[in-house]
Amino acid sequence: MRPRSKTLTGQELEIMKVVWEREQATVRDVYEVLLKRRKVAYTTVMTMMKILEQKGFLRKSQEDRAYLYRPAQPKRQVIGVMVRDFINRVFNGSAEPLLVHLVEEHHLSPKDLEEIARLRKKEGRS
Amino acid sequence: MRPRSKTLTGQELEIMKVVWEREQATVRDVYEVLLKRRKVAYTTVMTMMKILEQKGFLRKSQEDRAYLYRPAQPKRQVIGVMVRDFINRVFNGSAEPLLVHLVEEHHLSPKDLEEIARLRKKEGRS
DNA sequence: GGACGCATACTAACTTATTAGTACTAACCG
DNA sequence: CGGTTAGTACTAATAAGTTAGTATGCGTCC
Repeated sequence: MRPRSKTLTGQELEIMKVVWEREQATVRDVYEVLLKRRKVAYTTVMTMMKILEQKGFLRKSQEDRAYLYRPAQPKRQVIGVMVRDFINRVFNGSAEPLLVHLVEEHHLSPKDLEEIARLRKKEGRS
Repeated sequence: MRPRSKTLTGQELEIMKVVWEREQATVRDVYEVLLKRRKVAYTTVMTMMKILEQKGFLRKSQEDRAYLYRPAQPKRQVIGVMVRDFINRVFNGSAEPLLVHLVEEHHLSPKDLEEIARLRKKEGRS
């Protein structure tokens, strides 16, 4: 089997979000959540989750009749990599321009920045 | 022809970066820049730039023998959309968590935040 | 025990993205 | 002029991502 890309693609991320939220989930669990948003086949979800396991984002265990999937990596870490990749790809690796964008496009106000800066500083700089 | 996705894919972004930097460029210009980084065929670049034109990211004019391509949209705007899309996809639309990530993963320090907040406030909130 | 429901494995169609080959044309050069 | 060069259009192969069908097996329920 060809080695897979090791990064989360769009649909895969949707599935991971569901699993992260519940800590653990069967294919059926995820399937039912996704169904509420759009038409999708059960086997499609199964295939994707199998791929996610191959990529190392999910681990499965035979709990009952069906496999029980759990996140293999914490959400924080995976999202962190995605953020870093995005910054590399779009901003050539430096985060400041992203920040400037956020503020200028009014996603965030300077007040938000101060707020977060304050919180971060207070709770102890690692 | 089927309407295209209207968003920038990975390789397309690389090309757009080159064109934005130079304001305008021929296929050859871009080709030569990309060649320095990796093996790629001239016609590949040409195909991609044609697609970028169809997607509305480039405009071409017959300047000389070769087409001269220019950005059809300002970089700021295109990147802005990419940032928004990313936030929607990964953070369900809210920017704060992204910010928290940036700080926690040490891409940015609280000092950076203050710095930018200060600059932004000073130069007049639009 | 046999039909039914639910799960998996295997396979594959289809779409989008990426890369590049081939044929043809016009300009350029000696 | 006739070959070479640089460009484009058209076509297509390959790769990656997405979606789902079919076969099959195992409990469960009458």
